Order: sequence, then C-alpha cells, then structure tokens
Amino acid sequence: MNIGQAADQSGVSAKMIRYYEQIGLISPPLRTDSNYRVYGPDEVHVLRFIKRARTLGFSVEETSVLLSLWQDRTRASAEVKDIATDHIAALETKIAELQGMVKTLSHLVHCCAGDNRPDCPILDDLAGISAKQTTKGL
Amino acid sequence: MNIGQAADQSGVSAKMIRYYEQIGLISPPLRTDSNYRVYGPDEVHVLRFIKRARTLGFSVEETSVLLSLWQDRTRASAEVKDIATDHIAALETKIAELQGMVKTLSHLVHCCAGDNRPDCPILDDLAGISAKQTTKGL
DNA sequence: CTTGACCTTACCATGATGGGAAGGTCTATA
DNA sequence: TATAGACCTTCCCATCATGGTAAGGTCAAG
Repeated sequence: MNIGQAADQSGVSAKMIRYYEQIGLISPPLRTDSNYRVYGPDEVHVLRFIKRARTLGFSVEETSVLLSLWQDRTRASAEVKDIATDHIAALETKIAELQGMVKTLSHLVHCCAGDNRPDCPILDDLAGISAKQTTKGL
Repeated sequence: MNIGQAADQSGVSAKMIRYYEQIGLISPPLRTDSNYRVYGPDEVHVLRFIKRARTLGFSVEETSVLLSLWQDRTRASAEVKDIATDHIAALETKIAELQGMVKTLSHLVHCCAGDNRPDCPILDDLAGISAKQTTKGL
C-alpha cells in the first residue's frame, strides 16, 4: 500500500509519516521500483500506536520509548507504568496551571462591566494596578 | 536604563524584548550614541503588561490587541471582556482535553500490574487492542 | 496520449523562546 | 592608562510537531 493509504488507515498524515521516518521514529519502508514507499498492515499498526500515543499527549520522544517497550517482549510493565504515571503528573501540573489562569481571568471578567465605558479591571490587572478598588470593595 | 535592567524589572528576558520589538509588539526605543537601547519606566510598564498577559496564557497576538486597547483611552470595556471571555473558553477546552487524557491514562495505569511481567494494558491500549480482557472482566 | 491523482524531495513557515558567536562598549580596578 | 569582565549589538541556528508549496516523476483510466 502507498503512503496515502497508510495515512488514511492510521490517521497519521503522509507528511508526518515521512517526518517520523526522517527522525528515526519508524524504520524506512520498502520502496517500489519507482521509489514509492510501500507499507503493510504491520507498519500501519505501528503508525496507529504512534497516533494513539500522540493523542494521549505523549511527546514524540516519549512515544519512541513506548514504541521500543512495545516491541520488546521481555520488557517489564513497571517501566511503562512509570512513564505513564510521570506523564499523568505532567498533565495534571499543566491542568492546574491552566485552571489558575481561568480562575484569575474569570474573576476579572466578573468584575468587568463590559459596556461602553473605558474602565476595565482586566486591563487594570494586566497593567499591574494590584489591588483593584472594585475587588477590594466587594 | 539598559535592556538588561529593563529585563530584570519587567521579568521579560532581554532576548524577548528584542524579539517583541522586532515583531512590532513594542516600539523601538531610543538608542544611546553607542547604539544601546534605552528604556524608561513607561517602557518597563508596557513590558510588565505584556509579561502578565503572557503569563495568563494570552498569545502574543492577543496580547497585542489587549495592549492597543489598554493604550486607547476611549475603548469600551466590552471589547476587552469579549477577548478575555473567549480566552477562558479556549483554556477550558484545553483543560477538558487534558483531563480526558488523564482519565484514560489513569484507568490504564490502574489496570497495569507494574511488575516484571511483560503484560501491559497501557501498551495494549496504545496498540489498539480495544476491549481489554482485564478491563472487561472487572 | 492526455488528464488527474498520486508520489518524490527540498525548502519555508509557524510560535515563542533559548543558545551561541563575533564584535563593540562601558566601568572598575590594578 | 591598560586591561578584565560585564554588558551591549546583530545575526544565525535550534527547538517541537505540523502544514504548505513547488518542481518534478509515476500511474491508471478514459
């Protein structure tokens, strides 16, 4: 099968398949006489694995490690579990960060009249007017 | 004041100050005879504004709009509120996405023995073994 | 044989940041 | 005054994962 079909079947764009090959995440496939890349079910399977890992937010680097572990029949599941656990922690840190931003912004939006007047607690906050009157007053 | 001091006082690295100038987010400052950039309290104030907006997760592009609004005394606070509200929505979408990943991964980690055996539900999931026995069994 | 859909490589762009090199400037001290 | 070290300048490159485009080769159907 050609790269386009492999892309369709795996959900990884042809562009990215070539990129993954270039950075060594996947091995170079066979080629036809006319230099077309040829993929089989196994390659598509690998691509799906990669796609899923990326969807779960693993970096390409982490995906590479997971791929090696997947292809190593003697690996310990503990290794994989560690990677996944670390990844969860990283995701949760990120989530907390974003939630902090939402919290601050929500507060500011709440305090903002949102009308034609130029007074705007959001801009005041960005500008560093630390203790807002309105906020303080409430 | 030189760029290094402006960086210290604003929390924006000298590198980024030059970058912001280059992309037109801030105006080119005065220069000394020896071509050093010179900043005053106003410029630092602008840099702090930018820093705060970036910390809150606004893109440079959004920051640029907010900066214009900040500097426009006749703006309506509604405009700013809209931007902030949209931004909150975007952040919440991102958070939900990350939480989805965490949920899936947590489930898998929970199902993974994490010992020396090679069986690993995490890899099985990545590989697309859709309905895991263990999972199903429980 | 032509048309259109596919493939190839090679290069450029993104967004925000950091790193480094090569060279000029300023300040403090010996 | 000379020199060391800390600063500044510009320019280029790297990141990370992805998309786009251009110029050219291939293949299948009509």
